[in-house]
Amino acid sequence: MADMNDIIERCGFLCVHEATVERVLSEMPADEKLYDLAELFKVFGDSTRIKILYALFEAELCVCDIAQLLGLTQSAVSHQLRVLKSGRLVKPRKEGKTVFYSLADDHVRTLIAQGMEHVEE
Amino acid sequence: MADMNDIIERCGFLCVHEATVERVLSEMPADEKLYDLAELFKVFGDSTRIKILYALFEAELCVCDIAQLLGLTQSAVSHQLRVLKSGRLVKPRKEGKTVFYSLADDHVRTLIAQGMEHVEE
DNA sequence: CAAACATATGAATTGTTGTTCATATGTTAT
DNA sequence: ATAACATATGAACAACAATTCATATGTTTG
Repeated sequence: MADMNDIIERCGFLCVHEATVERVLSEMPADEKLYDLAELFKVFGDSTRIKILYALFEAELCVCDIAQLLGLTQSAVSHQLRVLKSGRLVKPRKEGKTVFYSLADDHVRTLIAQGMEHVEE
Repeated sequence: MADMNDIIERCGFLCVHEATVERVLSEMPADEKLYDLAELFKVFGDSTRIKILYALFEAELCVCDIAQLLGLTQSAVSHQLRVLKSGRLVKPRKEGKTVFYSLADDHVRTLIAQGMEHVEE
């Protein structure tokens, strides 16, 4: 063990451009922020949830509305709304037994619009 | 079978706000577009890939650079670069045996910046 | 051409995620 | 209070995705 040098460690990284790597590393945001950012995009990264968000572009909708609109189970929709809610992308408004959902803020609109631009080009 | 009416079908969707649903449905983009959009966000929705993209904010980097920067295997990085490349988020530039990657266009920057805003508020 | 190197790829494995089914919670009306 | 209804939740299952390991491809150097 003591005799091992670090050739084995370096091996496979011989081509590294050290100066650049150092600089980039110093500019990187905290790991936690990057993790949160990935989590945010993950929420957008499902076609069911995108459909729900797009539907909410147009109007405030209750769970049943969304379920029928997309041809999904009430349960499936409810589960996905929970994900969207915990990502702060939608917000609920309770009225009697029904719960109406709407977009939480304008970031959602902007982000989706921006994404659509990339997809459409 | 012939005797069955559609009460069972309707059951569970009694609360639907039909007019709204109709309108929203007519405004929805094609399913395929929504699917593509979800696919795009899915690519952003992984912390390893977000880290790679953020690193490329600062500089053009080769596979080894990225691997060392993030403490990952060369193989893992290469696999993820393939995903990023097929989502048209990064582009390769070959120089001898090494391949340098950079951001494909400015949408990437904009989208990530927008996402970061949402996360940071 | 052979060896060293940078990157890419395929298969296997493990962890994650979306949907379904059954059921629970909470609200309105009779 | 009981029944009907809207939504939420938990467990189970199936599909998917990220990493690792082994190896292949393609490029440069001796």
